[in-house]
Amino acid sequence: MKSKGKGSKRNGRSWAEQDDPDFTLETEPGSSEQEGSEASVRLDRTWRTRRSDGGSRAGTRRRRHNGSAKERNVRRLESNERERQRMHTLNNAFQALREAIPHVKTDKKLSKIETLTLAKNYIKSLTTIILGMSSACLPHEKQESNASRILQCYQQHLEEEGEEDLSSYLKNIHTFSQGS
DNA sequence: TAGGCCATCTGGTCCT
DNA sequence: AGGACCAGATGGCCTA
Repeated sequence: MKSKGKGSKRNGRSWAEQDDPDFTLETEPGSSEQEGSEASVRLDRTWRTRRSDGGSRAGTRRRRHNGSAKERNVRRLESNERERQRMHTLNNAFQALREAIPHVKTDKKLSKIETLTLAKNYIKSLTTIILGMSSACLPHEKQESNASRILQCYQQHLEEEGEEDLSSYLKNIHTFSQGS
């Protein structure tokens, strides 16, 4: 695994590596806190940005940190690990999506935004194909409502036949396309 | 070298 | 209360 260590190199030391019991919160020199603006604050020697607006993320009240600095460090490290795992799960899902969508093979792997865009276009293409062969299920209606009609039809099938019968549903679509 | 992409850290907020 | 989720910040790697 590549050694990234992005945040861990901030100021030479990571938050978790810092064992400063004195929690500091002060405004950055030269910046003034304004309503609805973002202000840089210093947390444990680290300049960061926090919202000070009155919106849904407002409040800026800090969760009370109980325990010693050492205990906070442990919690932070555990939280970092969970976040890493969460992002790995997300990346695995992206990889599965990359493999699920057909695209021109290149040495360079698809970026996340490319993957999402291609997936969206792929779904649209499949929808168009299905529309062309599902007139029995879908009565003639306005074109733009057909996608949601397909979804309704699919959900109705799930309710009536159950998920285990999905393969036969797909088979039916396949045979239907061959017959038409 | 600038810009794109990414992994990671971090703290605030949401949710159970 | 604590974990999940989210978004900002940061810095490394790669390519044009």
